[in-house]
Amino acid sequence: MLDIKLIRQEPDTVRTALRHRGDDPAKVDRLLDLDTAFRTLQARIDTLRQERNTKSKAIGAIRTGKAEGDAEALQAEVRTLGDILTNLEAELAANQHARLDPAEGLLYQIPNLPDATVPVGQTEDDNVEVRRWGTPPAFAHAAEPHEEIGERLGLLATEEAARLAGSRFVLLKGQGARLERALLNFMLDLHLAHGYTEVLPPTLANADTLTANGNLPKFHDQLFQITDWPLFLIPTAEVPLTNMHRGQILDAGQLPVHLTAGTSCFRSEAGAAGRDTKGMIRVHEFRKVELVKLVAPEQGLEALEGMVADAERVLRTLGLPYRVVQLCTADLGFNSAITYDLEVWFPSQGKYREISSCSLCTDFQTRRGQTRYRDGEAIRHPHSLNGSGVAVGRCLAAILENGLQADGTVRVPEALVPYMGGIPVLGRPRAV
RNA sequence: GGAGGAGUGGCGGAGCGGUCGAUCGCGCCGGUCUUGAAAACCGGAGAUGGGCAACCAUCCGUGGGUUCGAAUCCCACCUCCUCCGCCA
Repeated sequence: MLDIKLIRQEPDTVRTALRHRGDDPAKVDRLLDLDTAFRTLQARIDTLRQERNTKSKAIGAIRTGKAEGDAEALQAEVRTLGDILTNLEAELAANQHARLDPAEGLLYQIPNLPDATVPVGQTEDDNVEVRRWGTPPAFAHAAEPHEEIGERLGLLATEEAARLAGSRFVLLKGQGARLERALLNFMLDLHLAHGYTEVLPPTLANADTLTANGNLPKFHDQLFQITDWPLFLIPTAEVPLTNMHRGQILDAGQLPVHLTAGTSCFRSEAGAAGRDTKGMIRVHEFRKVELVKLVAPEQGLEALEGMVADAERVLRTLGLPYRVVQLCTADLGFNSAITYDLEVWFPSQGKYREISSCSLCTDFQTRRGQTRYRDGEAIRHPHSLNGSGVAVGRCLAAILENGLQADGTVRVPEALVPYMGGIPVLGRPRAV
């Protein structure tokens, strides 16, 4: 959430940001009205409470013989004050709810301010390509969708997955299963070598955790919930990682925090019916290696560049062609101030598809989660960043498609060969 | 699942219902002393909200309740620990 003080001081900045995102700038004014009412009410309540406290203490002093006076009369006065306070406090609670309730509070409905450098746009078509790396393979043979390659080589068993769990699930077997495991280990090892600390968090999280991250209550329908338990399957390891220091005040020396985790991610994909119905692109459960940073605010932009580079390194080391896209204001996520997507080349689709999304969330998430650090005398909110480094399933799919050879086998990227027990090629050459 | 115990400031640990936001110790910060450091001594220091400020309010696991007044009493819940049982 945004700092209410910022909204008071620079309402126009916030209105403009909302407009650029295609959101309603009038939210600012409704919030400011509530805020003014809150401050008036709070001041009245504070004054009355002060009076009550003073008089109660006077009663105490009289009762213990330290002062003279009419305790009975004071008692009656305080009781009256108490009644007035009860009413005002109910009014205050209603105001608090309207402003600060995670589900309905107006403050929680205002998205993060886009960074000044973010291109203003109306739709995702206004996203800006930043750079390309590698060249899409020029096949003499036809491109083949990864799910067909996978089935053909016995790496992937869609029908079995459907029998076990339903549609939008993946079952990998043989070298396919091993390739997924190899990728996960390869990615984690790569990030460890560049200063990240590995974490293996629970893949279930409670409502508080998901609320702090902004997944609840707004995106409840995107989550799988455990029946009869107040727990949800995490949609990304970003959830547990950004919550690790929730409610804490860190020492400045503890920053920057660089975390990585390879976990399963679970998404209901509600509303995605009919899209990417085949293969491993859009499924209910997939592995992803996540990167999360907490840094001093001054380091935010630099840390984002570093994180994008860390994600790019995965694709470069695997030799997969990709491009980097900066999201425009309209496409930016609720929490994010700047986002770069990495899109990898899929030969069968003839286009780049998202495989990573790296965002600088400034102090938006850390304020919501009450994650702070001590900077000399001051207590500040660090900036949080999250990014995929990268989605394992989509990466596996990209390797199958981009590594497809004329004989129908798939070339294993050199960097993965050691993780595959020395196997350089998947599948047997098909008879010519 | 059964039986007990505990949740207080960075940590440890006090707190007859009435100046308790909270004694004290450790740790931390500043100062005196010292060439410098240590020791010793003196002083400072929680968080949140409102206010230009002085200051005021709120916070002792969470939520209710009793009371003129609750860290202290009552109820519910949560978490952690110990023992027993079960178990990858």
